[in-house]
Amino acid sequence: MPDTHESDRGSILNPLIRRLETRAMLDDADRAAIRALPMKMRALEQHNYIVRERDRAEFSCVMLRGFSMRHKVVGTGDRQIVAIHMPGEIVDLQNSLLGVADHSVQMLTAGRAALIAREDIKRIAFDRPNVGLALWIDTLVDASIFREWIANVGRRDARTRIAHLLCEFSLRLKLAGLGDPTNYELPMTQEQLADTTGLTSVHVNRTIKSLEADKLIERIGPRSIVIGDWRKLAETGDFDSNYLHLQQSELVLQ
Amino acid sequence: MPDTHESDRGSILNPLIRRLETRAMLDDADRAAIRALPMKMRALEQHNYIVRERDRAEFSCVMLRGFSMRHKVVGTGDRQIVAIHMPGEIVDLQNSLLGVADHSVQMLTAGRAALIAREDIKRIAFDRPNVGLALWIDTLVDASIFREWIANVGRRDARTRIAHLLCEFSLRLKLAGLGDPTNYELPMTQEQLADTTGLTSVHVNRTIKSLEADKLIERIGPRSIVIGDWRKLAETGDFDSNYLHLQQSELVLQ
DNA sequence: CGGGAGGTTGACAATCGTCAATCAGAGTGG
DNA sequence: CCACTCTGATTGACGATTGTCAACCTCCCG
Repeated sequence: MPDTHESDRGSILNPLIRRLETRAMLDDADRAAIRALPMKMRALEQHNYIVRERDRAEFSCVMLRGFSMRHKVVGTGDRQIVAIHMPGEIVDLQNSLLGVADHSVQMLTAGRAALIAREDIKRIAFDRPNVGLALWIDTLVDASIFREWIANVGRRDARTRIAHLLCEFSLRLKLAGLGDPTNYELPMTQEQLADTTGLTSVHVNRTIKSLEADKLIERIGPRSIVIGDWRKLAETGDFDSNYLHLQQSELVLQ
Repeated sequence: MPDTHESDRGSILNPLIRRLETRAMLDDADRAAIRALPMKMRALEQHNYIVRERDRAEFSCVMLRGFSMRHKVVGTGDRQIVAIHMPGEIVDLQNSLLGVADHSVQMLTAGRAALIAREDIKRIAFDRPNVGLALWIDTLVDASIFREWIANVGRRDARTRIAHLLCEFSLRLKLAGLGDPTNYELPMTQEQLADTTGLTSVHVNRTIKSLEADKLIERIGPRSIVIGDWRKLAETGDFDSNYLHLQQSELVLQ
């Protein structure tokens, strides 16, 4: 189901470029090379799968609009969400470079993505070292978030876990240039939050209500989160943004 | 505390080469370039830190002998181990490329490592695309293991979690060419196992004894694990090696 | 022989899960 | 406009996996 709106093809990858520029210094030629990448546009419905576990993924995928998640299913049938992705992020570099997918990627909301063939990713990464370094660092930051999530799920109680996640979202949305970090739309059901934090939806519900009762957050619409007291929420969530690596020291390839 | 045994300098990185060759095809020039990397040898005592959280890491580190772990400390003071590393593995590419360490790396046993400067890693990665791809894929496999650990800690019960970890060790040791995968030395205390699985040492103790009572494993020496029934252990541990990406499909850079 | 680290065990506590009912809101067709 | 339906949120009662505390044991090593 390829999209028709390919008119502004040159600027369509701007969210990606914006993101990669936070990872490494790019020059005009780098940006041009990214814009020139062959790609297929794809419109995605809510719940659409981008890749399924055990698929052979041939494409990487840049989220242009909408949110997606990576998840795994364990033997009991329970699900664990291992990552959430926002516009501008590259989903599935992992699965595509690794050959066989070790997890599924599925849309949380409707959206739009650009598919880029694995070979083209490899080519640009090694033809243009700045881009390659940015991509590499991006995957390393992903990995850093995975590590934090292991600690979150392994060593924090429910309240702390959820507060931590809410803080992470807030910051990452800000980073992605998506709206007010203290008042955002969280495109997840409580069951999905449960699958993210290793809890049950019932317990997530109780915990969120307790955060709300303590005025750390407010909920207006169905899924909109207003952070009432960022400092207290961050403290409750044992949140320290270091692991997001918001500023690197040595971005330039020498 | 640099080591003195630098005589066989050419072959000392063989464990690394061996490992990278499972990630991407290397030619003679690639191997020679790896062997020619400037490095500092370092002897490490048990419990020595290689990097501490928040340090500015300037070096990556190839484990040549011994085991190490990555860990994080949460607000309550509890610790979460997020990875275990074996000889041949590259520790701390992450921290070194990312600038500021988001976690600590510490020796589980005494050992020996080669330190390679960040800039030299970057250089070889982009001068020799095969090596670069192998390094990149290696970090992606690390990330895949992180994802599995999130699922392990988030969605499996204690018995399954521990069985899973024991299976993972077994396979990774075999991969690294270290002894019999059904009869190996696990260089961790039960408290460290607890910090790995998000449990307490007391519960780890009980769970291990229960696995032993069911003849899934046997313990001979202080930390030697004998897998009595691999099939049953893997089943109990909900273990599927897919996430280790033992064979890639497209290893050659085109 | 003494000290220390790590392993083992029991009694009890608590965080979190299970089950199940009810409620709220959005979309749909008549 | 109003039943109807479906998904998701909310709540209560109860259960259980896992944690806490504390004692004791075992082995290694100086």
